Amino acid sequence: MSSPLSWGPPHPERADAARNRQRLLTTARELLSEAGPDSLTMDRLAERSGLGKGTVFRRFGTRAGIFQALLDDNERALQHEILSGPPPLGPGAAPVDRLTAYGSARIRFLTENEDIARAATEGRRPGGRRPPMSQIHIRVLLRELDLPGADVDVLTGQLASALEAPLLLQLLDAPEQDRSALTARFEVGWRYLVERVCGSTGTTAG
Amino acid sequence: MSSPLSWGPPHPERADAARNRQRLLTTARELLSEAGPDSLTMDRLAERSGLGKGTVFRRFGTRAGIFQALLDDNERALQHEILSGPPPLGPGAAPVDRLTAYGSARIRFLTENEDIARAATEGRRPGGRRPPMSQIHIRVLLRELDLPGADVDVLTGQLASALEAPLLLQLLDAPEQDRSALTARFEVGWRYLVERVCGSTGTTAG
DNA sequence: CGCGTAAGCGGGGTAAAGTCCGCTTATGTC
DNA sequence: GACATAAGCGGACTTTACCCCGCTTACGCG
Repeated sequence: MSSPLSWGPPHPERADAARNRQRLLTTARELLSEAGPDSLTMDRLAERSGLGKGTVFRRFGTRAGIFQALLDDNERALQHEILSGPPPLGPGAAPVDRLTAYGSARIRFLTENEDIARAATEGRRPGGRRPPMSQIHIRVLLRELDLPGADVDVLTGQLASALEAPLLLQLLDAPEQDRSALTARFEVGWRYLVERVCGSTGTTAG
Repeated sequence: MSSPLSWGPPHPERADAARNRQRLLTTARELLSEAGPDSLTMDRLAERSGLGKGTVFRRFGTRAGIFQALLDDNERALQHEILSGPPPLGPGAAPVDRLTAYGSARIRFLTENEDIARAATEGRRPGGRRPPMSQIHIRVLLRELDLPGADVDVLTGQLASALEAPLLLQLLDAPEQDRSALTARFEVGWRYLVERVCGSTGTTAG
């Protein structure tokens, strides 16, 4: 049983729809490699694919959606390695090792697809994104902690990203839960993370 | 001197510019509370502030920039508490405690400003955001690890957010560094995080 | 094989974002 | 207080995302 799990669209598309999606993705990649992300407009993509604008929007919903779709599509190979490739990325290794392996793989994947990832994430660059308050504050505190072997700058980013809006909003989107309970969970989760990372790990073993 | 540190714009604005920024923020809040985020268009904001559209864009660069600015402005109070409020949020407590306190404060801040945060982050909702591959995979592995006292769902989100595009892209934006070194750092950082969290913490103490 | 129907398609229309560049005005200097 | 100059301003203009809704077509069923 390779059990492909449920990582496919739960609702299979009609044959022509699938064909058009493929055509659109291909054209998108062409435009991208020919003239960069800015040249990839919905109109142009539609026309050059020989399809209607409506179709493009039906498929991807949003301009960012196209880049997201491209990214997802490129991610398929990685997905396959995880499901049925060799360890430690694939099954068979210890969970911790699979976790670190997955992280490395994903980081490499993102750097290889930097331009697409960038286009999928940021709309336009609103100018100088100075590091926000969170990062400055967290960095200072981490430095005071003086964690041996830690890359403070990287760790700062990692912790800060756990306090960014998208994560919390995603949790809040969970249906039929009451807010206060969710935020409480989130706060406890944060405390857990901090304690683990900045860890009084040795104290218990004494 | 409460030493305001360097958390202000490093380049002071002209008096009229400052006044206009304030006017714009106020109007933005009015529009927001009167008719919701969707009603806040650049044109409307400009007109209702009695200013030109160019001014709005000069100030905020982008529609999302307005919401970001609103958020930043609302965050000022929190900022002040951190710099000179009572512990554990303010100075005087142990760094770890300040970290957890900061996290809690920020989480509460975000929930209180949910609508603005949402508008600042997501452009439009591209439809059903099913949880991406990262989360599914990480969640499975975390469950296998069976960490005592951990909220797996929350922890999943936290770890996944450390592998999301924005964080890596931000690091890659650092000037005059070579890519491979940065990604290597990032990979090491990830390994560090995973080991800390999923911790073979007791093993060293044995 | 023909029919019903729901999914998919098309492309014109609208409103909003973001750009440009000449004009205005704050601010520092003599 | 007049001047020089650089920052700020305005609003017409262009481009583009995104919506709408009648038409077309794939595909399951009898």
